This record gives sequence, C-alpha cells and structure tokens, in this order.
Amino acid sequence: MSKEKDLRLSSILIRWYNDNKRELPWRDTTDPYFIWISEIILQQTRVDQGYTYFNRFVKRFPSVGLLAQAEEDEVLKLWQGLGYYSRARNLHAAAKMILEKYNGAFPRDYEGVLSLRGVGGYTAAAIVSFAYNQPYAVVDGNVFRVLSRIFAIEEPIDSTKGKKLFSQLAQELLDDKRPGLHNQAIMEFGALQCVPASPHCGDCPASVMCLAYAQGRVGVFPVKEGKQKVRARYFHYFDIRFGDGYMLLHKRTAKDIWQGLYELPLVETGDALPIEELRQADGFKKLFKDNDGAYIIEYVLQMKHILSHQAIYATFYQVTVQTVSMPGEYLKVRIEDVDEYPVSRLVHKYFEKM
DNA sequence: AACACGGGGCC
DNA sequence: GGCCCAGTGTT
Repeated sequence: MSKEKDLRLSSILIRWYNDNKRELPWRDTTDPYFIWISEIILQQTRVDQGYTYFNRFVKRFPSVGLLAQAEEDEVLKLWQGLGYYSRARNLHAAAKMILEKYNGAFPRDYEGVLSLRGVGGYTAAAIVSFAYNQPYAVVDGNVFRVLSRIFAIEEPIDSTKGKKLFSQLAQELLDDKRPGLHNQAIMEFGALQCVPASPHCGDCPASVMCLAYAQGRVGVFPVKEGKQKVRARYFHYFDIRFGDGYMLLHKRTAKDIWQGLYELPLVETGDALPIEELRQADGFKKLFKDNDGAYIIEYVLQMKHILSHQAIYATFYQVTVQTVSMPGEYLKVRIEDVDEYPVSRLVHKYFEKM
C-alpha cells in the first residue's frame, strides 16, 4: 500500500524544460566521467563561467586515467581563474583513487560516488541520476529557491533543519521513473525562470501552484540566516628579478586561500603599512636578510582583490637586490616560463600589467 | 553549527 | 557594495 506520488510539479517542470533547455556539452552524454567533471566545475559556478573550462579540461583529459596520470600543477593550471582550487586538487586525487581502487571504472552506486573526494550529496545525486538514472533528488541553490517559493517555506535554507527539510521535500517530489530528467529540469528552471532577482513570474508555468506568488512574497524567498563577514588582509608582493633572466616564485602550501598555486615572494602584514614600516616586518627581514640598502624599490603598484570572504589589499614592489634569502621556499624560475605556473587572478592581473 | 574556500555577474 | 552561483571539507 504505497502512497502515490504527486507528480504535478515535476510534470510542469519537465514540460518547461523540454521547451526551454540550453544545449550544453555535458548534456550530450551519460558517461559518468564527463558528468562528474561538469558537476565539479559547476559547483558555486555559473554555466557561462564554467563552459570553456569544461571544454578545455575534457579535451586535455578525455579519460579518468589520463587525469590520474597528470601532474597536479597542470590540473591547477587548467583550473586557473575558476576559483575554489580545492575542487581541482580533489578531482585529481579522486581520479587516482578511481584508477587504483576501482581499476579505472567509475563507481556505479551512490555510496561509491559519494566516497570520492570533492563529491558531496548534491554531486553524487547529480552523477547517479544523470549517468545511471538512479532516483536521487538533487538539492542545490536552484532547488532551494524553487521549492522555497512554491511552498513558501520560511525555514532558512542554510540551517541544518532547513537542509533536511528541503532534501526530504525534493526526494518526495522526484519522478522516480525519470530522475535524471526531473533533476535537470528543476535546476534549469531555477537557473533561467525562477531566478534569484526579478523572477519571471509573469510567464511562469508553475505560478498557478506557487504559494509565494499567491502571497505576493516571491522576493522574501529563499530565507537565509547566514551573513558571512569579510576579513581584510594586506599582501606585499615582491617582484624580484635577477640579471640572468630569472625571478622568484613561491608555492602556497598552507591551508589558506590559493593552496597549490604560485605567487611572488610575499610578506603579509596585519595592517596596511608604509614601506618604511614594512622594512621592519619580520617577513621582510627574513626575505631580504636585513642587509640594509641592498634593495631598491623601483616600482609600486596597488590592487584591491575581493573574494567572497576576504578583501585583499595588495601592493606589488619591483625591486633590485644584491642578495635575498632563499631558504628553500622560493623557486628560481625563468621569467619566460612564468606563464606555465598556476597563479591566482590577483597575481595573473599583475603579470598582465607588466 | 560555523567557517573556509574564488571569481564573476547582476542590481 | 551586497547577493548569488549545478557545494564540499574542516573545525
């Protein structure tokens, strides 16, 4: 005696999807590898931004085996500019695991997919529903927004209770006969029709059953309680070039932003500092061995770089030096090869100006 | 439960 | 300037 599912909403969304969907390269396949790559790229990333990255990535790495064999630097280089670089590192680590633990065959069940590094509940549901048509409902930002509006759900989407509630609701509404299509439909609907600001309610096929619309409160959903604050940081980058065509780079390895990327030798300070005070900073003395007068500031450039959770005030100093300390943490590289190294947008913008 | 993690587009 | 985006991992 099973309760019959109410598939009216699913039916509306799928009909809308068939009329309005975009043609996207990862929709032409049921190969879990390509779907996986696309889903990782699309985490917290718009389709327009991820599109060219996807095409480049799968061209260079057409199979999980080729990805597993690559150097991490090359994977990060392909990821350069996309942000959230742990996605690239985890992708690489997961490819190696698939090769070793699964003999190169992509896992076939939800738990196996979920066990891959960088794959959480959303991505696992997306992969198994798109590739294998298994009945797992996706819950992403689009689903939160669409469902919160249609059912006028006041529970904040970023609360533990809210996440549980929305997951349950999404699973109840899923069309088990065609989960892949259903999941694509609700996300595309959120991305194109039920958009965050100024949703297109006037020609929305779901407005007839939308509680937020009936209440004239579309703008209040989804409810969020979050409010993340922005930390200010002060970076002093030193562009140190030698007469023989070499310069210094540093690889970021700490648990911090841009882990795995390269940059110029950096001194970070707790506040904005004029150069006179910067000379007294520990990092500065360490870098230049405190031999006064051996360095000359030739050029200074300032840039502000905004991340979602940090505001970085960067100053670039072009210097000539007699000696710098090189305690193994700096890499002496040919200036003409510097483009080979993956760098942050901030550092890349600096190079573009030079 | 809160926080860390990028970058770009939109209003 | 604030919000949001086909979220996940760590603390």
